[in-house]
Amino acid sequence: MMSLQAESSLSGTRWLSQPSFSQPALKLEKDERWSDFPEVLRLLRFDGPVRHLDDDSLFRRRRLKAGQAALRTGLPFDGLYVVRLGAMKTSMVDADGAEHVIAFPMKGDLLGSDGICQGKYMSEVVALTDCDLIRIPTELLFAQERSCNDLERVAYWAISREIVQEQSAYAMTSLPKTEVRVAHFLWIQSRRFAAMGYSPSQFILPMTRRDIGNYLNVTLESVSRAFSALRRAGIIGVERREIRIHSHEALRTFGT
Amino acid sequence: MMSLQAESSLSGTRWLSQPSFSQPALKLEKDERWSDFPEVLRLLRFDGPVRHLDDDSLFRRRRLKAGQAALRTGLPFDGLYVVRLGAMKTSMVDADGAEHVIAFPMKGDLLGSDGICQGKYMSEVVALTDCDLIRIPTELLFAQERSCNDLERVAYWAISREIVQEQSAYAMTSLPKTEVRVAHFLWIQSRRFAAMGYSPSQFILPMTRRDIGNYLNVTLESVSRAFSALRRAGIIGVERREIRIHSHEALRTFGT
DNA sequence: CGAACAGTTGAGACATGTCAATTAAAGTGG
DNA sequence: CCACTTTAATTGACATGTCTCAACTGTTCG
Repeated sequence: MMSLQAESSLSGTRWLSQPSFSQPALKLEKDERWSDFPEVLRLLRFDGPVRHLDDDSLFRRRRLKAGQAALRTGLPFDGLYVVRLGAMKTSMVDADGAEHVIAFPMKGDLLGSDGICQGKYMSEVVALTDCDLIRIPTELLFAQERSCNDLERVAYWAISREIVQEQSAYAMTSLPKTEVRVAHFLWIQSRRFAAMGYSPSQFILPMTRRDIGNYLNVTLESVSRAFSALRRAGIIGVERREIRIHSHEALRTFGT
Repeated sequence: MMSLQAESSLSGTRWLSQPSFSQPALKLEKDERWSDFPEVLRLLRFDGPVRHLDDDSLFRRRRLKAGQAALRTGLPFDGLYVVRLGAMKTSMVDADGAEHVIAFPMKGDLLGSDGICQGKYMSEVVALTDCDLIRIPTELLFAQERSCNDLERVAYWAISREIVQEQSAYAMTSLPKTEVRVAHFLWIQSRRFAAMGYSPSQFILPMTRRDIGNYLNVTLESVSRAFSALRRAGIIGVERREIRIHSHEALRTFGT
């Protein structure tokens, strides 16, 4: 099967052979834009105090097409990334070559925090839609100079949030039956869309049934059946990847 | 050496009530001691460079008896902790009051990194055996002064390692059948004991079947049956919580 | 000594995985 | 532009792994 990451099948160039960060094209010249510190804070939804905003450092953006890899296992750590736009999939590949989906990062999420401890990234991160990332380079993270102390605190904060999210997801995967897990998954997705400023009642899932099943540790058929069951129950509307939440309350309390 | 709490089952004293590392009680008075920076690095197995060791800051230790809580959900964040001795259980409690086991921290592991982002700890951490922790206080973590820049880098490193471990555990919980999951769990435990300097072939599990089942997302009966199946297969020896690994290779490759 | 807990084992019910067929959508190539 | 292929998704039938409920044992602790 084809692997780990679906590539945009139409592009002649392979994501594998092509460093995703370097764009071949012409007009992409203008796409190399920059983000400032306040934008990063806004994206992360950082709610703490910031001491001095006289910091005018800029962060380079990085654009990805759907199917391209943002980070790959083993690549040298070159900083953290904040998702500015788009949806992604984080996964690990075990010794048998089987993929295990860990998370679906979206706007405002942090990437790459697993790369600090060994100096290389430990997971695969692939774009499910076209994406826009903001790079926080290593040099700034570990800067000796006091120039951007705030950045360090924000980094701690963001990495800690990653841990909490992962723990919650891990806990969620526990006991309940498939339908409950899928209902909870949709509930979480809805809240995430809301937090990003989109509609919590109507959205398009960026990932396949297979990815969802892998993430929730059930088969894709079970996911499909769970969707159908929730639709028959009148709780949601499903048409391929388009989801409508008819009753947030029923979705939230499903199975309790 | 004698593992963490390992002692032969015939001894009259119980590992649970007796601090494995050793000694009975007289000198407990003197146990309010301190750890220095090098000891923290050694415990964490930090392999990176450290710039200046002129840092003579000391870290307070905290002793726990089996069953005591080290951290509790909602308590204000007051620093990170490094496990110096003993075994613990990290879990989250969901809205229904159900417990979800997230990890089993042991010597050299980091606690509390989920508390940074909201200023309060987000999980329950309880001692399974008598434990000894080293506290890295908030003040030092976020120190403005340059006094211990190294500490910040080590903290990043350790938190990142937490993320990797959690991701790996999460990925592990995927697809395989109960017996494969349990075999993998024992394999991981064995490697952890080895990394701590104890025997990888003979150790005593600090947690109950219920905790293991909760962690692996199966029932305690399934865990028990899997242990029995692995014993019948000649791969391990089981007697209550005492485990002997007869074939590391068979354990590692089980189910592939 | 008795109560509570940890662990093992068995039997039956049921949820999920597996295999297979079908449809719709999208990409591929002449 | 239209066949052709591939992929995503749905649904059904069947096999099977796991949960549930239950009995029983050994250990710990009051």
